[in-house]
Amino acid sequence: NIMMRGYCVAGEVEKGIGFFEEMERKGCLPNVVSYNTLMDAYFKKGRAEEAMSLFEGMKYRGMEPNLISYNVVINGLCREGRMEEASEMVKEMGWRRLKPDEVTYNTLVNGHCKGGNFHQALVLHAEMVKNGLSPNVVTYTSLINSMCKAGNLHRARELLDQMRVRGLRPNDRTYTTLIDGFCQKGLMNEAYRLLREMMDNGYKPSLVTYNALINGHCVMGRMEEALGVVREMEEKGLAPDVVSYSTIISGFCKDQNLDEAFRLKQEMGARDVSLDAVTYSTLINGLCQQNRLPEACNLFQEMIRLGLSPD
RNA sequence: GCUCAAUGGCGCAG
Repeated sequence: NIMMRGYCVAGEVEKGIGFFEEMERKGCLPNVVSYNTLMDAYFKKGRAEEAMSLFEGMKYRGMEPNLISYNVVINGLCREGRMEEASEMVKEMGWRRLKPDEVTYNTLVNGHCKGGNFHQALVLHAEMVKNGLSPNVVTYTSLINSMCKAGNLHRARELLDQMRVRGLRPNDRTYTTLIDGFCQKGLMNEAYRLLREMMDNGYKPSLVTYNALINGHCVMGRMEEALGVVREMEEKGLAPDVVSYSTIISGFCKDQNLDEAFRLKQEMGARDVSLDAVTYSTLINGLCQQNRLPEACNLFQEMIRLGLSPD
């Protein structure tokens, strides 16, 4: 199970399956944890149907799914936007006398948030309380993120206050969520105020936090500041990743400054940061916006040569 | 040993 998990989190699900099959062959039969691990990996790779048939398979073979099995399946269905089926699974849990826990509810709350149904997310939040479970920092971070994505920063702050009133402390992800919300709107002063609060509370800004700040400056067209954040993170020993670079490249493309955009592409190569399909799309789009179609085609071919599939 | 929340492009939807 440990080997399976190792390969699955590395994205090599096929190798994970190899261990699963080896267990069957050698008479060390996979248990519920093996099934849960593989199902989760399938869902996270977007291979929902294979995950579901594993789930059916385990039931057929008389292996009882546990609470975590259902949480995995519910999360998988939520990621696919299949909220109806996710609710059906909660009913199915009941037949097996399994009670949804905080993770189950957090998963459903987040699913409804991502699906844009904030109202239903609040309904689930209330139901969770009614069932004697306490919404935690994960629950609130989902709700806050939903409001940030909708641009309703006022409501996001209210939720932050509400969680504090209930004795919950925002963590680094909660702060990063809010910082991103303000950055998306270009409200950099607020974003930096939250960053300071985050640090005062003992949390170090993560790579994701820095990327959110970089994006905020790019949204405002303040490319010097965006590059300044990169320098700052490097001083702290954090290396910019493909997201940091793509964000800045996108900013330069919007600024019609393709020279700088391509300079950064080169820098990525020099620093051993691989471009992904999003980075290429950003650059291709930048070229197309300027009617530089032959160069766009060349980049398109370059990405295919590198084994990246266009989406 | 297994499950939940945060960051980048385009399109679609709003």
